[in-house]
Amino acid sequence: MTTRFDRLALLEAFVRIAERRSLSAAARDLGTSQPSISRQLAALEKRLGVVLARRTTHDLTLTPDGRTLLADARRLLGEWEAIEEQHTQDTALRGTIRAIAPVALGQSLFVRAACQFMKSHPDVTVDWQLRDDTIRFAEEGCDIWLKIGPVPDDTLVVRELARVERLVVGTTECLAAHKAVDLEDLPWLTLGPFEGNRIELTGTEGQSKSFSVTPRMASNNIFAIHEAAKQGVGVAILPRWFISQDLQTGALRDVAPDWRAARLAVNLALAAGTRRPARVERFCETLQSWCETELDLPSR
Amino acid sequence: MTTRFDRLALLEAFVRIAERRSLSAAARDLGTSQPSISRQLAALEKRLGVVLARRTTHDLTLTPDGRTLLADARRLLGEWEAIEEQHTQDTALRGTIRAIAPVALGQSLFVRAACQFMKSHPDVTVDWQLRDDTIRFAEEGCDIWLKIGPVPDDTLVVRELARVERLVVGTTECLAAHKAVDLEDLPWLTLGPFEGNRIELTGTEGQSKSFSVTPRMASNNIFAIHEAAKQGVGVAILPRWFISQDLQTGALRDVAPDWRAARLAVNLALAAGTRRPARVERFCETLQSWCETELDLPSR
DNA sequence: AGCGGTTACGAAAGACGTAAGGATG
DNA sequence: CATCCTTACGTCTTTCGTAACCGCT
Repeated sequence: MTTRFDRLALLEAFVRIAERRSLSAAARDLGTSQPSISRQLAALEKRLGVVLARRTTHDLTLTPDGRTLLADARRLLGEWEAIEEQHTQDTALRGTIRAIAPVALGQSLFVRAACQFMKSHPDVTVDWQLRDDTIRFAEEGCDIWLKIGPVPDDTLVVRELARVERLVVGTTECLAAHKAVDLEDLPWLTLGPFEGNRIELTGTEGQSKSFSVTPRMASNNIFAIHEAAKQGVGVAILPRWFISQDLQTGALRDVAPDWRAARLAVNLALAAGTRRPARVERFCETLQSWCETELDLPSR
Repeated sequence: MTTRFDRLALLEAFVRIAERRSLSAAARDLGTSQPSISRQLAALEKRLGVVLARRTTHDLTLTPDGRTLLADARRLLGEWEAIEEQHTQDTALRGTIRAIAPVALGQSLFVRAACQFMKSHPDVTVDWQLRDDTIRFAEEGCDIWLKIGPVPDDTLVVRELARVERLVVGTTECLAAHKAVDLEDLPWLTLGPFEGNRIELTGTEGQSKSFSVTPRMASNNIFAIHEAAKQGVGVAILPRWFISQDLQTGALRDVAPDWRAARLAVNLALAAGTRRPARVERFCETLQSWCETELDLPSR
């Protein structure tokens, strides 16, 4: 039997191959020759008795076996790394953190938390992908997934970072122009993913009200809605962190101080594993404490 | 740099060394030479930059670093094994399951479940240790810990297997000899770990009663108490599974049909990990389903 | 024709076992 | 002094890179 390969090295090679969808690219990444990578993949396949990747000359795709192994391999390698880190004196964090965050939160708010983290840890690289779709975590190869609302994947560990307050805002001019008694008679600007065309509000005493509107503008982009609100074309439900500046300057005002939209949970999802690399754990902690101070949440 | 060792092999060697407290013994176990093991341990220590074991000529003890690594190493190796198993066609289980169970349950009842499992899986070896003390799971190197009552270790995953019914039993003669109106006036035989000298009972309608007794016999051994009860020297609280035979033959009778002692939970504890070797998972399943059928629990 | 993966081959590196050295109870 | 761990040394296995080969776009 011809296999004294380091089994973890085999997994590392495999993960790289899967990520690059290429043996030669993986070889370049890992600083070795392409035949070497080819042999390692062959050895892993032989060891498991399974074909992991189907390779043609110009394409390499994982088999179903390969896809399931990929998630396991990433987790196992992460745990090994955590073990190695724990016992090494060197406390400086290093390596890459791969995070996926919602566009709106990720480009303005959370990116600051990420930068704060990076300042403390110069050897850490952050891969900061902003996407709003529902990801298949296991296939992404990311460490952290920030998501607004529930996380539809029960293989993940979820930590709630915050529940953001959302309020109805508009310009003074807009309100003056529409001397509406009821909220529902105002022109509405709606954010697709969260409201649709139905507005649901909760009063300060817990009573609730809900009504349908025909929005003046509907969008899936919070910045567009925000801009429209500031232009005075209507009122919108926006998170407090997003418009707190505008409330202070008076550019926007709280249209219905007695009513609030449901708080939106901001969740942090991680692959379930016993132990993670320190950089990942610490990054999560940074996000959490940063949320506590910067999002200054009232108790839910 | 002189280290192209298989990192998992290094961990395997380390675990064996820790278990045998000896390099030479570990070498024998692993079918290699003792210098080889010595080198592997040295390589692991060098890699982690930590001394894992303090060795004198006639003794080898783990350092604190070594002890923490031991638990991690076992878990990681188990997960690797699970990965390897999952992708191999061969579905036959093999390897060793190390279980620790309470003496009373383990020597009579659960050992039958273990045997049933072994019959289905001829290549599995079971290390069946019966102990009643509270173990330090991480240091034992066992896969499964069966425990009566709560598991005082929050690093473990706990699954409740059963909640056993306990009733007050004695011989007809014993009852006739003591024409006591109240239970507390009977001669009591108490099982140290569970009762002390205070008897707590719950009635069929949920009412509770509790009283102190001066036991005729106190013991930490259920067989001794059982024997004493059958000899008619007193009444005792015993689990139904333990005395159901005696109830049928009439050797013992239910002294207080309207009163029951609190049910005792039988728990199964496992090291927290994402994935375990199939033999362990399947063994747990066997124990669980076996409890359901053989302990025929009424709903709690 | 060029890029990518596999196989062949020579070379080098590293791990293994045997044997010697050293320490401890 | 016997046992156990470490270090030294020679052998041998195994992997590595280069190069040739093959297949697809």
